[in-house]
Amino acid sequence: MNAFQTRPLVLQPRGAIEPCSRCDARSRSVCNAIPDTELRRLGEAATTHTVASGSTFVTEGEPASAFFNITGGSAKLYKLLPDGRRQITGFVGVGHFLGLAVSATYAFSAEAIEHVRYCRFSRAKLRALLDDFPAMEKRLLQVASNELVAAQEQMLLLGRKTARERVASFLLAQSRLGVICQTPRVQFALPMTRGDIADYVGLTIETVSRTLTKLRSDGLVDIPNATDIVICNRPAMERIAEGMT
Amino acid sequence: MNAFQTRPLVLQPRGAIEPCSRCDARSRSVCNAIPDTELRRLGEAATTHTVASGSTFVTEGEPASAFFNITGGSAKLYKLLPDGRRQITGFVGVGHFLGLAVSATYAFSAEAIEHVRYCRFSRAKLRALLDDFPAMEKRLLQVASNELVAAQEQMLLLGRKTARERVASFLLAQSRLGVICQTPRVQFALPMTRGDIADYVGLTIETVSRTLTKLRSDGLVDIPNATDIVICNRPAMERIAEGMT
DNA sequence: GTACGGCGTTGATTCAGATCAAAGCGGCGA
DNA sequence: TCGCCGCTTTGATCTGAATCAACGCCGTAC
Repeated sequence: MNAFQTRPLVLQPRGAIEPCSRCDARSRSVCNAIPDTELRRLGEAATTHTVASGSTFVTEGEPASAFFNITGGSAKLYKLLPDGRRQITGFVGVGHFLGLAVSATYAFSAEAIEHVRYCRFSRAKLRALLDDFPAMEKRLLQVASNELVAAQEQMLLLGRKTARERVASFLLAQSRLGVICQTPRVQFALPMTRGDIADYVGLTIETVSRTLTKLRSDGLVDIPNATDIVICNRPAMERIAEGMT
Repeated sequence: MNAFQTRPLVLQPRGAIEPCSRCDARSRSVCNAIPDTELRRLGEAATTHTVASGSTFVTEGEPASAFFNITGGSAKLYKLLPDGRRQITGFVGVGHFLGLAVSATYAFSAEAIEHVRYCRFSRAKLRALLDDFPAMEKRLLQVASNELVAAQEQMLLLGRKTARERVASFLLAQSRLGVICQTPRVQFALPMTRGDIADYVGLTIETVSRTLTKLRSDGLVDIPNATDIVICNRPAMERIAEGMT
């Protein structure tokens, strides 16, 4: 399940040669709470890293020594039971902030799906940054609040929805990813495998596959290939996702 | 399912006659971020209310105009599907802070289990308070982070645990409630009904009941009456909760 | 005191989704 | 080009929890 774990490649402190001013993830992340004139401070607090697809860069239970800001690629966050059962608690993309644990250890693991770039902030440096820029703390609180709302929605899905409702909800959520205040996408690619989807929505690979096939044969979606999804009948999909069937 | 909804009884602005200095919930809530000398500010920002058992005091989808701090009793937070399926996302007690929604509407409903007292902060007043006391914002971020960790744990339960594991996990979590940095309780009362437990752990009433009966006949817990629980074999319960069976 | 209604328990049966099994389908390295 | 391996799909069967059903236990209202 977990592939090998590679030591992430450390590039360099961001402050050195490539300041945050050129970061294309900044506008989408909590870093946009730091004014342009102070970007040097921000850059000096972080180091940039890259991890290959399949590599784990945060491990549940290990000392929570740092925070991470995804600047490229996508990753899955998950928890494991001792016998290997896995629950993916979220997929994260560019601009996502990870590792806000109050406890001494991480509560989840993170594994790169697509080649990931991220900025790493040590606890101490992030604390200093937050003390100097309360606006960033405000943004973090907003982000955490939004994640809490998403987590509650996911609990509803995991606790009370049928397989069909779960898959429909998942596809609709994916179609809305990344598009802010804009119409959701009709067609999009799923970066994760069927196994990842299954572990996210609390089903098995086979049930996810069968359910997708059924949604397609019902004319609600099209699946031109294993990774691409086309939402053919969004209103019907939305009704299914909400259990109105 | 939802009993009648009563308009909560408004008592008075806290600043008026009963300042926060006498609040026994303060030490357990985010309010402890406000220094004693500034308690008047805190009191003036809030109004106190009470709601009877069974009454709903926050409704999913309604404008999120305020935040709530529970000062007495306990409540359940839940989301509904249109056909009435319900997922309880959490039980909250004294000191718990509710309503941190960034969006314009509440993402959940809240209903009193036991007679509830709470302080209500309007968005504007809370914002002013947070601007003046960044320490409170820090505390809120801590609280939100902890809830996020708890939510991820609950996703693991809902997505991947068996009925037996879910009920064992739930009982252990209840046994640890309210005791901070201390040994968990061996015996305790469950304030919620079997139906509430079922909607929290994603099972039916019957399965919760049967599972409790089985745990008792296995000598792991005792259930002297419908509301009381005694943990007889905690190590075994912990193994079950983690799926080590 | 008794009738009623909500809550909890237990039993019988059903069913949605898991498990077991096998075969297609690419992509990639030799 | 071929062969292998991981991912996906599809089919057959099984099973854990849901559903359907009935009854016991209280607390409360009359």
